[in-house]
Parts: sequence; structure tokens; C-alpha cells
Amino acid sequence: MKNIVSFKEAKACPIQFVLAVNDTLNVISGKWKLPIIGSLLFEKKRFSDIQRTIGKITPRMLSKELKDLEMNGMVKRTVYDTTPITVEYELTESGKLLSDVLDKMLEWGLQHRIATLSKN
Amino acid sequence: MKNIVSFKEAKACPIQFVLAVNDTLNVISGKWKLPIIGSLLFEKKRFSDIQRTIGKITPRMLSKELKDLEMNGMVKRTVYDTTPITVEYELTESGKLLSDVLDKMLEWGLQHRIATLSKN
DNA sequence: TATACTACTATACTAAAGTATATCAGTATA
DNA sequence: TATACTGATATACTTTAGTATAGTAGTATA
Repeated sequence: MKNIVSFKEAKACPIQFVLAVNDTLNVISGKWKLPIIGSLLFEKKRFSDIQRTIGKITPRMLSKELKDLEMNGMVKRTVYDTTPITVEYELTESGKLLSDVLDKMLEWGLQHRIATLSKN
Repeated sequence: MKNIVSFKEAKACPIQFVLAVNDTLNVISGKWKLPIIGSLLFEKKRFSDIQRTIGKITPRMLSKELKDLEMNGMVKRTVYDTTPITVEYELTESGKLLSDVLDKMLEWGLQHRIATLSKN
């Protein structure tokens, strides 16, 4: 069982800090998590919609990654009793909040590219 | 060659957004990158110091990951002509700025844990 | 009757990531 | 002469991640 740590505590202890940041990293790591989250950021989608927007992902991986994301509280899965059956995937509130993190990552990534380019 | 994209452009196009965020993610992904960066956040260290503070990392992995981080402009490597030779590793300016991203990840991770715990 | 749609699952494989263990060169100390 | 220190590298292995390809159930349409 994980113990709950405050921001202050995590910042003060390098080991706690790395562990806590790693929890977030694990939610978005792997080849397909980010494309899936990205495709759900602006609208909920069905299985085949996500597959179409991402393109080269296999149904096996999409299914597996969606399960992971659901288990981690990032994605909500809703089954509709239509014929044929339809299933909708959407980001949870917490999942939507991840965009703040992604924006920061984007911002840093862009400045980092400029910083490293100027060194060559 | 990667094309340079502004924050606005990346935010406007989901594909560019995912690609740019992924650049950042690649810099910190893998089992050991975060522990290494964490151990260098507050002070420069030598190879064996990093190995000691992380504990169970093998020299093969530490060597490989430090090379990756150096290539990505995250870490600066300085060799001192002592006997025996000493080598110091420190974060670059850009590497230090990553702590802003890590703080955001920490913040989100903590709120996410609370959000998902309350759902059970 | 054959085909297509939905959202997947099964099996077998390849590729990437990480581990374990031993070893290197050069110098200094016991 | 043997041992230890520095910062690694070499080889072989296991484990995890991802791919390829085919197939499932239930219903609807041509």
C-alpha cells in the first residue's frame, strides 16, 4: 500500500519526489498512451474511432492500453446497448487535468529544442 | 529533420501536440532516467556517487543512461585529470528547468491519487 | 446465403529494455 | 607483488513491450 505524501514532503525528500513523479510517468508511458489520451482530449470517442485517428495501432494494443488507462482512473468506459453494441471512451476529470502537465511538457520541450540547437 | 513549431501551433494541432510532448517524454522515459536526474537536481555528482545514491543500478545501465542524457543535452560531463581520473556529471540549464515539469507531474500525481482513492 | 458491422480476444512471434557477471587500463597504496 | 581505486566496457542472458495475423459473437443488410 502506497502512503500518501504532501507536495511539501515529496519536494523535501529526493526519494519520495522521484517515486511520486514516477507514478505520473507510469500513467503516460509506453508507445500508445499519449496518442490515445491526445485523441480523447477534445471529445469522447468509440473504439474504432480511436483506432482510425491513431492509424497504425493494432486492436490488441488499443484494447490493452485502454484497459490500463481505465484501471488507472484516466478513462471512463461506457457501453451502449445498440445493435451492434457501441462503447464510448472518455477522459475522467483527472484525465482532463493531465493536459496541464502535457502543456508544461510541451513548453519545456520547445525551449529545450531551441536551447540545444543553439549549442551546435 | 524536425521542424520547429510554436506553442500555439502545437496546441492547435493534436498530431503536432502529441509529437512535441512525446519529445519531452522520451528524454525522461526508461527505468533509470528519473532517478539519475533526481540525484543530480541539487548537486553535481561523480559516476560512483550516482551509483551509490541510486543503489541497485548496474554500471552498464548508468553508463548508457548518462550517455543518453548527455546526448539529449540534459547532462554535462566533465573529466578531471586526477589520479585516479574523476568524472563529474551535472544538469545543464535546460536540465535544471525540467524540475518545473517534474513539479507539475508531482502535483497532478498527488491530486490524481486522491481523486481515484475517493472513487473506491 | 454471404458479407459487413461492432468491439474486441488468441496465439505466436520479434524487438527493445534491462540484468548479471566478469573484466579493462592506469595509478597508488600496503 | 598484491590489492584497491577510478570510470567504465563486454558478453550473454532474461524480461517486458510491441507486432502480425487470424478469429470470435451477435445482429443486420444485400
